[in-house]
Amino acid sequence: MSERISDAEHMVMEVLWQEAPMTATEVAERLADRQGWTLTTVKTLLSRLLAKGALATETEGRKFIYRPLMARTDYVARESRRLVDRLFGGKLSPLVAHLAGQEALSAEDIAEIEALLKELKS
Amino acid sequence: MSERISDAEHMVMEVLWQEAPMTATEVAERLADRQGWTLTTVKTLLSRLLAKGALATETEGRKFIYRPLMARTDYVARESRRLVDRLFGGKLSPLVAHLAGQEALSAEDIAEIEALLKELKS
DNA sequence: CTAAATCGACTACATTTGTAATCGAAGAGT
DNA sequence: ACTCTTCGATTACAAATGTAGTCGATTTAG
Repeated sequence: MSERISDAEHMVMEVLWQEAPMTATEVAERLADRQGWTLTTVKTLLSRLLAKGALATETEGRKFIYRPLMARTDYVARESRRLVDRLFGGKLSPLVAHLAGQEALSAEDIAEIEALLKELKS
Repeated sequence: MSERISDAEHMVMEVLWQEAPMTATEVAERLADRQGWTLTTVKTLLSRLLAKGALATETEGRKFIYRPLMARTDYVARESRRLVDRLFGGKLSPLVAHLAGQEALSAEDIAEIEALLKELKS
């Protein structure tokens, strides 16, 4: 179920989260420029993701078409939680404080987040 | 300079960020319960961190005492940025939105973050 | 002074990851 | 029917990682 997904595998998932289902060749095309990977490399990653249960396939004629089984939301949730747990003792506010201290937050970011929070409270 | 620090190595860094300098044995003691690692394992991790330039040593008598060279703040900044870049297109507000959607934000969190942001604007 | 404990250095080894080549079966073109 | 292309499957292989053992020098306890 929840095998760890590596960075390279994640790139493949992103493609399929954006559009699915897709054949291996199509995924590879989407990644060729961004990552400079060959078709075989992408196929390896797809197989590993399949083995990890993050993808499912259907057979369309002679080919496989791949679709995500793991939702992006779940992946994002897991990774975010992992980071927040590892680095901020599980609390989110230190993360925000940290990014603020690093000047990683623009005035616009601040406004957006405030709007979000306001909505949450209602 | 900025070699990647693995999860296990990170645990070692945390110990030294909390208190430094320290001998290998002392670090191992701090980790023995939490991680169940043997002394040799911890020594290996210390060596790798040394090779990566994340630690420095001084010789005290016959022993080494280790101290962090990389600041925790820098590590945290790098890891946070990495996550936000990988998963949220570099923007923080989607992270907050995400955690909100996951109900990962308590009322307390929200209040804290709002207070933080208010301060930032002044 | 000799035996035991301790240290850092070196070596070990399975697993995961990044990155691919090759192979055999099937399909497509001619 | 025969060759070229295309698939998925299998194999490759170095680097990083997790997890430790062994060795030679030294220090310390007795």
